[in-house]
Amino acid sequence: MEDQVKAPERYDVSAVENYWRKRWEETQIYRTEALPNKPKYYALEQFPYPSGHLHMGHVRVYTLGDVIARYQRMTGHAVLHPMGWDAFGMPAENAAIKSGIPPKVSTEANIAYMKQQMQQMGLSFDWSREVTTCSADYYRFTQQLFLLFYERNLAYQRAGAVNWCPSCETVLANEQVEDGLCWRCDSVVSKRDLTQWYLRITDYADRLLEGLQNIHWPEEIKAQQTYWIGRSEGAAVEFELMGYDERVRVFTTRPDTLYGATYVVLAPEHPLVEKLIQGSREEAEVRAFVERERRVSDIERTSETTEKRGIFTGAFARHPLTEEPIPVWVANYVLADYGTGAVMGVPAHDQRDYLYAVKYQLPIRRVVESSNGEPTELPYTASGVLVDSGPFSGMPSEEAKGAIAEHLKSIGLGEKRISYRMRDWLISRQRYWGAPIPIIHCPNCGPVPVPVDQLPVLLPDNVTFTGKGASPLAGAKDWVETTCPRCHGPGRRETDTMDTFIDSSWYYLRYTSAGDDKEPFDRRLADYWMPVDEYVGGKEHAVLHMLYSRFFTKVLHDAGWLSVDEPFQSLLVQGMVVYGGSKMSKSKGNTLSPETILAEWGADATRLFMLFAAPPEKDFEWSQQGVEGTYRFLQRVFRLVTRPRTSGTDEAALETLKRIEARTIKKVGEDLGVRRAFNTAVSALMEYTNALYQHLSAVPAHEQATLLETLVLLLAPMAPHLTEELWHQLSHETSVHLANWPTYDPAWLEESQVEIVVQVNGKVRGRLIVGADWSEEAIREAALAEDSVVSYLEGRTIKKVVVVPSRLVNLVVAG
RNA sequence: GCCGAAGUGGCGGAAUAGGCAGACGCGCGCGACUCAAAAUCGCGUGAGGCAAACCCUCGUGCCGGUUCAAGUCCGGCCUUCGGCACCA
Repeated sequence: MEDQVKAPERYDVSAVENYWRKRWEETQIYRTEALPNKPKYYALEQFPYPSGHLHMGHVRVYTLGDVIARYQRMTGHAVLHPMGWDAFGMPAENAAIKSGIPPKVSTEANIAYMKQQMQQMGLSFDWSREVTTCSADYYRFTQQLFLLFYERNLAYQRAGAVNWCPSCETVLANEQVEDGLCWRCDSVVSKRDLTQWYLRITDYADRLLEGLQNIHWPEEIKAQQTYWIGRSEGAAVEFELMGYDERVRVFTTRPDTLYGATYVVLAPEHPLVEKLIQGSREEAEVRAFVERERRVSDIERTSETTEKRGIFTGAFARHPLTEEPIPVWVANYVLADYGTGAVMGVPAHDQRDYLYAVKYQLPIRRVVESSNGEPTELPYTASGVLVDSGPFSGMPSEEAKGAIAEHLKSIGLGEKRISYRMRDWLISRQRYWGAPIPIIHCPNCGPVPVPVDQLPVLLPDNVTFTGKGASPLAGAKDWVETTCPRCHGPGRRETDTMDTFIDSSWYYLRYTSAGDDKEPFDRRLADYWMPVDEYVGGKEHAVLHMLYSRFFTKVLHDAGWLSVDEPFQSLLVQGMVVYGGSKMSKSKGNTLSPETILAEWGADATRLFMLFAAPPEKDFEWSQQGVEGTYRFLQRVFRLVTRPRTSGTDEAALETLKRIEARTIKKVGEDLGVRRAFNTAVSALMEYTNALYQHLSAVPAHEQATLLETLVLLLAPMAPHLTEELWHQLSHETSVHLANWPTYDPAWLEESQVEIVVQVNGKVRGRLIVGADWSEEAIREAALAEDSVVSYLEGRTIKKVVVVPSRLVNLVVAG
């Protein structure tokens, strides 16, 4: 091999890349020990769903993660850099409905193909830790974790209205409904009343919020999670229902406006509605209204532009402070599953209540004025000073919030209360291709968990995929019918499977202990490797996978399974790959296949271009001419290293090269290790290469070799194949990827002479070479004597001289 | 509407702690090599002004401010993209 490519004009990309890939596989150079005696680094990229082919977005994420992993390896870390497959999910099941090919078969074929594609990219994964979520030796532990949640009262069954996707024929979690549409297939989501399994993520709302403060994540993602959790502080207020032995509980963030409450509104689904209308004059009318509103889709229900509609129930509630009777209404603008499903109407100080009160001619009572006494229009939603509020009149809003809540508490009609937007996580799915929920329903004992030693609950093979109705598992009769583990009577297995987001909520832990057949992960190993130091992925999972994984980690921490309680210390959210100005899609016909591109340019040029063309977090536009540029650059590097050249003894040239070498080592190290600015790392290497082209033949041969080795080492994380080839051509026997990152003598960074700029009133008027050790005084003298500056000073007086050492002198003159 | 991010040459982008705006690359132009082309190598390339320059003016979405000095900081807008959207 080495002989074959001694010094041709261009190097044979595919021959070199194939050769080295094979060698790396044979020698397993990326294999990580279980507990190495070295500082650790865990580099992770989101594992893909095995759809069949990688797309350009995958190529980008894995390139970014691979560069980080390789850099950390060269700087002396034990690096965990694993890959796996998020292999349960609907596409495989849908394909089975169409083609009859079992999900397991198509998934395995897809994995094999995509794995081969990843290998073609030259990614430094430790494949011995490969994890596949649909294999029984993974999902048995997914089931075990479910049982842990169940044991800790964090998994429960509840009946209620749930999101239903008619096309996927399954329910969805709130996080999986986007804009009223199914996140996967964009169908309009409707409501169904079903008994389903939930995970109690709301118990962790505050912890999930607080945890964001100590992790290095983009603001954008933190903001999205914060918003999603939606913590709001306020008060619960109770209104006694006149003529009933019942109370309506409302939640408000503005207890200070309580004196302005002129009515109470219930959501159409509120359980009290039925009680209040039974036998009343309004019964038929209200019931018709409720029926109608319940049929309206969620998108329409919750749109701000939907007209507010409501109806009087005929009942009255007693105002807790004034004791006046106020009417109880039912209206479409109150959400059943937020707060208490009921609100107090304060038209003077709430936009929605105001519109509603005007429409239905309900009284509007102002109880807050601006603090500066200026007149304000209604509705006045800002804070201010209370008026007409009994003993609280004159009190500033902020103070009154607490005071009124406390007063309510003293009379037993309310208290301070915190409410969250986030709901519990609905995890049941009426689908086949997921981990079965390990529960047996027993007529005597109720739901009984399958004992851990009986896991896994294997997916049955004998099912038919019709895509209609309930879970396909329900049709596997001999699978469903089983024995209750508690009373040994007949029992029926739960036929729903778990949301596949559960599989991906703990896979990063499994990598630390892949192959362990006793437990999901070994605490010692997980504690050594966790947290993930850099997690690379797309922003589409900002509140799905990223929130669920944090929740899982916190629960496992609390259960004593794990020391960390945040999984991902730092998050790198990469932008999209676009082509022809927009996101690639089949319908637009602007798709690019990694197969074609890798074949045409090779892995190194493709990788390098992705790194060079844009910072990782920005969208990146694929460009044919652009990749040609990085391809040319790699050819240029190849020629530089392999071409025979003369040598010389030019001291000045050597100094120039040593200086730029030191600067480049520092720059590339910072860019790859700290700043994640791969684009500027590439440009620094281009500059270094340009300098070597200019001066290399003027320096001694042994210096040439060192300077070239530096180039090869610095480029190695980004272009692994070419650099491996060149490293061997530079007479090294071992892999460049196991070599040490180059160091530099800081003395080379110190210049003895520096050029500084002389400004007059902030405008550049001249340049000056000064010694690095010159005093400010000396620099000032030299600047004032500078020829190009003198003419600007004639007839003017110098008011001030600003000297910034080794940068500039600014002469401030007047006249 | 609320939250977040971003606006810099023909294009992708750089400027990391307020200090020479436009690094690096693409494209384009000119030249060398060549019978020729490709490849390669060299030079030039923000706009405008001038006979010309190494000179002058303008220039980082817009308006204003702070500062000796602003792409960068502050105030007010505009535009684009993303998230959330009757959450009481």
